[in-house]
Parts: sequence; structure tokens; C-alpha cells
Amino acid sequence: MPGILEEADKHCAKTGVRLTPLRRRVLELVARADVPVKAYDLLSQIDHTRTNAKPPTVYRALDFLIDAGLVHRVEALNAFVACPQAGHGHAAVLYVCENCTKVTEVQGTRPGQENKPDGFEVRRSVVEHYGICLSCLKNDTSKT
Amino acid sequence: MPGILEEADKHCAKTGVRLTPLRRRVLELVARADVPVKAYDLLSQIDHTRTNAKPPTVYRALDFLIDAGLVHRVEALNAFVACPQAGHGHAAVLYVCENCTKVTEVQGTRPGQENKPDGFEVRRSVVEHYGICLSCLKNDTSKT
DNA sequence: GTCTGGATGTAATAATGTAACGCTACGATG
DNA sequence: CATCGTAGCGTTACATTATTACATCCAGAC
Ligand SMILES: [Zn+2]
Ligand SMILES: [Zn+2]
Ligand SMILES: [Zn+2]
Ligand SMILES: [Zn+2]
Repeated sequence: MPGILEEADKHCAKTGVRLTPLRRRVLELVARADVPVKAYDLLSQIDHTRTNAKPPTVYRALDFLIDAGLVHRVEALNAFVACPQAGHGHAAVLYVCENCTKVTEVQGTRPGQENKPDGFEVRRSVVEHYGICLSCLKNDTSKT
Repeated sequence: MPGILEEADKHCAKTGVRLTPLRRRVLELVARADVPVKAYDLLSQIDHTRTNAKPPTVYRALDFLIDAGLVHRVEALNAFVACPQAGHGHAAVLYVCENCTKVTEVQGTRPGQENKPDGFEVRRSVVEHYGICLSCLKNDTSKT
């Protein structure tokens, strides 16, 4: 795989938005973790000798990355994951393992709108499935 | 309709859990509002001459009500809505209007599990669609 | 009565998120 | 070049949301 950062560079160049060093650094931190990351964890990981990051710093960067479609917010965890597909503005379908906390983002799927009320115009969807991933089910030592 | 509180009484009697006055009061407050309610709003609405409610009070009551399937948490709003169907433990599909903030819970639908990863065992699903309801679309005066 | 577990009270604090304002750097415009 | 406007970030202060830990109360079991 080509690396999320390089993909992000390309994506931002194409869409004409600026992936500044700070934003790129935050994306790097989110992408490096293979589990959802908390905003304040990001804050503490930013190099404080180079920037003087405060909460607004990281929240602004995250807002940018989310708008750019590079990061998704995991609503039920107050946490963030990097999007493996740099698809602008797509709605994510996430499977979150409650044991190992890893997130799998389903590729190329639109969230289903079950029994949508008549005339409702959906702008944004949050779809998060919580459970146990195959790998954790296999390695489960706590079998009753 | 028979009233959410009476339904809740029946439901709790049947499942053998205790809908105490405090919990019932919180459910009443959630049910009375036709929009999602915040925990601290509930806290301020509880009668402080009779109980001495603090944050844990309301969060504990909400936890109980959610476990009992009487209330759903709206994850992306940090807010709570009463469930119109007292179905224990069902996963809710919610349509939230970003204009009037009203929530429509789709009845009798299981959230779709789009392209579920192999072997993933789903325990709980969060499905929230944000947009504009029909009524707000009709009354829209901000037509460009 | 005494014991016990669930429910609630209480204090303190953690964790998460935002508002408001100012400064700086940079590109556009004339 | 001058100046203007704006995006990005710094900075302070604060607001909102949620939890931990421990004490107390109280109904039902024995
Ligand atoms: Zn994605
Ligand atoms: Zn797992
Ligand atoms: Zn429901
Ligand atoms: Zn509406």
C-alpha cells in the first residue's frame, strides 16, 4: 500500500485544500495507531518543542481532516480513525471490536437507510457496529 | 397510545427490574420532551426539594433505562430519547432533523450490517441519520 | 432483629469540547 | 512596493459531559 500520508497529499492537492505540517502531523498520528485515538492523546503526542498545541489546535486539525474525508470520528467512542480510502465526504460504516478496539471500515458501501421517513433528506450518517472481531473470537481464552 | 410510562411499568414488571421513582421520573422527563435531552438538562429538571440529584444520579438512571430498552442514547449529540417501543435491547435506527432536532425512531427494523467483516459478531449497533425532516423542508423560508 | 445487596447521596475530579480574540504570513490587487 | 484580506495558528479562558470512590439508606431474606 502507498501509505496514507502520500494518498492524503495527493487528495489535498487535487481538491485544493492545504494539508499543512500540523494537520499532516495529526493525520500521521491518527493513521499510525491502528485503533481509534482520542483528541487529548493526540494533543499529548504532538511535539511541544515545535508547536504550542492546545485543545483548539488538535480539534481544528481534526475538523479539517474530517471535512477532507481523511479521518472519521467514532461517535460512540469520542475518538478518531484514519480513513483507508481518501474518499471525500463519504459516510463510513465502521465495525469496532470491543475487545481489541480495532476498527474495520467497510469499503465502498453506502449506509443503508432502513425505512427512511417520508421526505427525510439525509445529509450525514453515523453507522457503527460494536462487537467482537473474528481474531478475538478465535483467541478467546475466556471460554465458559 | 397508552403512554410511555405505563408501558414502561408493564415492561419492567415483566422483566423483573425495578423502575424506581427516580428512574421513572427521569424517564418521564425524557419522554415528555419530543427532542433529545441532555443529561445535565435532566439534572436541572429533577425536583431538588425531594431528591438531591447530582450527575451520577442522572447518569445511573439513564444507564438503567438504556439497559432496560426504554431510552436510547443519541451518540452524536450526547443526548437521550425515549424509545416508543419498549423493546428490550433492540438496536435503534434514528433519523435526526438538524433543523428542528426532532428524532424519528424507525420501528421494527434491524440495522443493516453492510459488508460485515467475516466472523465479526455484532453486539450493539449505532445508526443515526442526520438531515432535514419533511416538515422542515416544507416550511423552509430560507429558499435561495 | 440482623444481614445483605441494590439504590441513592455526596464530593471531587477527569475527560471532552468550544468561544473569542489576536497575531502572523502570504497571496492578490492596484 | 503598499495594503488588504484571509487562512492558519496561538492563547486564554471556560463550558459541557462523564466518572471514580466512598458513604449511606432501605427493603426484603433469614
Ligand atoms: Zn472512510
Ligand atoms: Zn478484536
Ligand atoms: Zn427503540
Ligand atoms: Zn425538522
